[in-house]
Parts: sequence; structure tokens; C-alpha cells
Amino acid sequence: MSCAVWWVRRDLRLADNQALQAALGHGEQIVPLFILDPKLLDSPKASPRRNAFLMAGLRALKADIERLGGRLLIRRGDPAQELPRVVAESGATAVFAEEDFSSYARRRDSQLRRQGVPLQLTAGLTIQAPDLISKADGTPYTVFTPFSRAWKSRSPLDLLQPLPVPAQIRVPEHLDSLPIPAEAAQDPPHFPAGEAEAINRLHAFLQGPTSPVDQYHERRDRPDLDGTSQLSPYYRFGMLSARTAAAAVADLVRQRGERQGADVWLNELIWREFYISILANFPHVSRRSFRPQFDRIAWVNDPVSFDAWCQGKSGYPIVDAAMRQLRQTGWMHNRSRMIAASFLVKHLLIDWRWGERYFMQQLIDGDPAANNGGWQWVAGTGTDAAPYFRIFNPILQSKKFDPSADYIRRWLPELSAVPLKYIHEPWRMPAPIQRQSGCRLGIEYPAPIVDHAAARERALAAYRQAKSSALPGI
DNA sequence: TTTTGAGTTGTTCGA
DNA sequence: GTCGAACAACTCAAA
Repeated sequence: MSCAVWWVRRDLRLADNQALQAALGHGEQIVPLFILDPKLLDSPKASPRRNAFLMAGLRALKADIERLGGRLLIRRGDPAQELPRVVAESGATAVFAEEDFSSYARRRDSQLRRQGVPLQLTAGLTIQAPDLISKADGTPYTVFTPFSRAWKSRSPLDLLQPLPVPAQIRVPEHLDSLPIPAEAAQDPPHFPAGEAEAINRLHAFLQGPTSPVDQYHERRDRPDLDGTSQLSPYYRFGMLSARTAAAAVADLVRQRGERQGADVWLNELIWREFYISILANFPHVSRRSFRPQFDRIAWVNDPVSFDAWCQGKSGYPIVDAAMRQLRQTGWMHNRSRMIAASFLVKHLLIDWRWGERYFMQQLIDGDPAANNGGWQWVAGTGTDAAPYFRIFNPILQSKKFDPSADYIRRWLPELSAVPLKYIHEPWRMPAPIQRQSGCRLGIEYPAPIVDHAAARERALAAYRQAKSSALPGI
């Protein structure tokens, strides 16, 4: 009886799954397999919370597969050993998996092929394969706007056809499976794992009674509001495919006509495709700057400041609120990510890789491509050719994007009684008001660890220096 | 090959 | 408070 392995990696879904469909098309039986890879689960960039989300996702996937009459096999170890073992035990003649483009994934998959494992990679992580969108001369785009234009012209939304959930999954009986480990970290309460939850969220965002997507363009930048879809963890593990999301937006536009909110939201999906394409085509970005001259920045890298930043004790309320949201929930609003990241890189002059690693250790949605792209954008070392002196002012950002300070008060209870007039910059609060509001500087809430104006000048000087010393031979 | 227009998300300064 | 200019000069994409 012919048989194929469906090797699940970061595509924990039954709908619109090209690897699954290819495996089903190969033979009468399939082996749904997930390999717990210690190299990934215990890496320095792994996160207990993200691992817990993954395990919960596996439990959901297992139940979904069982509902179709199948089983999910769990194995543990190096895929280079475990995958051939499962292939031998099952007699499978092919292995299908969704292609992933991180450096580790590429090395792993090409090694397996060199070993002779009949591994076939399918598309699906992105809507457009990273090597498909290229300039006229065949080289990849490095600027978002032209990339997005090419992406849109190559991919008319009306033509997107997500694949159905299979009716039945038949799995050989005799194969052993480990249990799904119970993780030390709790399942993240804000993000119940699983494909059903992802689909519910997608529909609630697009079509719910309030249709949040229609206000997305106005509300997406406001961390104090609930204006985003919060689907990122689900894309991260493929509990929802990008194509399903894009097709749902296309449906909406067909029903109700063009909408600004839908367009801006779709653009965010294209950003995701862009950064995956950057990582795939320029793998050096995971270790170094996209632009080599910025590898010469003289970072200060003060561990004490870094620790204060991690703990949300920088003395800048908007930065600290962001970092505490991250610590407490494993998720952070996009605007907050930019503000917090900019503060670390520009105000503290700490290497963006330190921040990148910390975010990966905390974020449930932590994705190598998007996280790296975002950090390099903030650091000014990435694909964005904008001027390096664009340094966020955390006070202005705070007043602009958290005007009532609801976000600050939510995550920093010690500031809850501080008057709005002072809450964005509590160091300006007169001593009597500090006592009155129960928020004394240096006691209940820290004094700022750097002065904005001085830090800004220092960052400008460091970047200027890096640029001028980048001349060859000097 | 050369030229031209443009580049997610900004800040500061001075009128 | 609001507005426009300056910030500094580079790289990319496409004609």
C-alpha cells in the first residue's frame, strides 16, 4: 500500500495545506509526523512561551486529525535520524513538507536530501514563493514598495484558491508515537492555539458585527486600542495560511467594495512576504547587517541598561509599558515594538541583535524573518534606505499614539494615579504631585536611565562615525 | 548606460 | 499650537 509522510513543521493546519494535499495525492495512506527537534526547542532564540503555544497547537492538530480518522505521530530527536527512521518503518516512498527559509531550515532540508530522503518541499508559508518575485534582471527586490507592486501584479487576489480540508485521513496502524510533552510554561491565555481559533479570529476581524478591519488603517498604530487582528502567532505556526487570510480579504472586497482598512491590512501580509523573501535571498541578515557598513557601529552594549530595558524599568513609560506587555503576554503591539526597539538601539546604543534575541525569547509570534526585518529596519541597518537620523522621540511617540495614556496605565500600575499632564514624562512631575499620586521618582518608578536629547546626539555621532569609517582602506 | 524619481511607520527648529 | 523646511546624502528600480 503506497504511503507518504506529511512532515509538519510550521504548518499546523488542515485547510489550505499544500504539503498535506501532496501527501494525500501520493498514495492511499499518509503519516502525519511532527518531530520535536531539540536544536529548535532549546536554542538560544527559543522561547518557553512560544514552545507552549506550539505544544498546544499540536494538541489541537492531533484532535483535528483524529476527527478525520487519522493520527498524528510525534517523535523526538534530530530529523536527520528520525525522519529516515519513520520513512523506513512506514514504507513511505515520499515525504512532503512546507518549505521554510530560515538558515537552519534550509541546512536541515538540504542535508536530508543529500542523505537520500525523498523529501519534496511545497509552497505555502507565503502566498508568493520568495524566488518568484524578482526584478526584470532576475535579482530580488530589496525595497518594499516596488516589491509590493510586483507582488500585487503577480497575484490577483481574485485568483487565490485556498485548498479544502480533506474529508478523510488514513494512517498506518503500526507506528509508534510519543505523547505531546506538557510544557513547563502555561499555554498563553491570550492566544488559544489551533486552527479553529485562528479561523474564528480571522472572521471576527473581517466580518464580525463591528468589522474591525474597516477601521484598521486608523486604529492599527494605537497600542491603547484593540485595532489589530492579533493573528501573528497563528501565521507563525501556520495555524492559518497567509493565502486563506488574503482570500478572505478578497471576498470582503468583492462583497462590499474597496476599503482602505482592508488594503492597509493586506499590505501587512505583503510585508511578511517581503521579509521572508529578504531572509531567503540574503541569509547573512540573520547574523549581520543587511548593509555591511553598519556592522561598524560602536555599540555601548551596557548590560545594566539592557537589563533595565528587558524588565521595563527604563524610566520612559511608553517603553516600559511595551516591555511589560511583552513579558506578561508574549505579544506586543507593532507600534510599541518600534518604540521599544528604537529606544534600545538608538538611545542605549545596544546592538540590535541583543534586542532581536530577547524578542525571540519572549514573543509567541517570534518569527526569524519578520523579527529580523523589523529590528534591522529600526536600527537603520536594513533594507530601508531612509536616513539614519530618524530617531524616535519616545515622549512624542507616547503622546501621539497613547494620547489618554490608557496603555501606559494598563501595564504600569505604579503610574495609574499620575496626572495625564505628566504621565508621558514623569520626571517633570513636581515632588508634591509625585507624593500625591503615589509615584515617587526613583522609588515607585525609576528615573530615566538616559536623557533623550543627549542620547539622540550620541546615536547620531555613532552612526555618522560608522558611515565615514566604512570607506574602504581607511 | 544614464538619468530620474522615490524611499512604511520621524524629529527638530524657527517662523 | 501649527506649519514647512532641514536633516545628509544614498541606494534602488525602472524608464
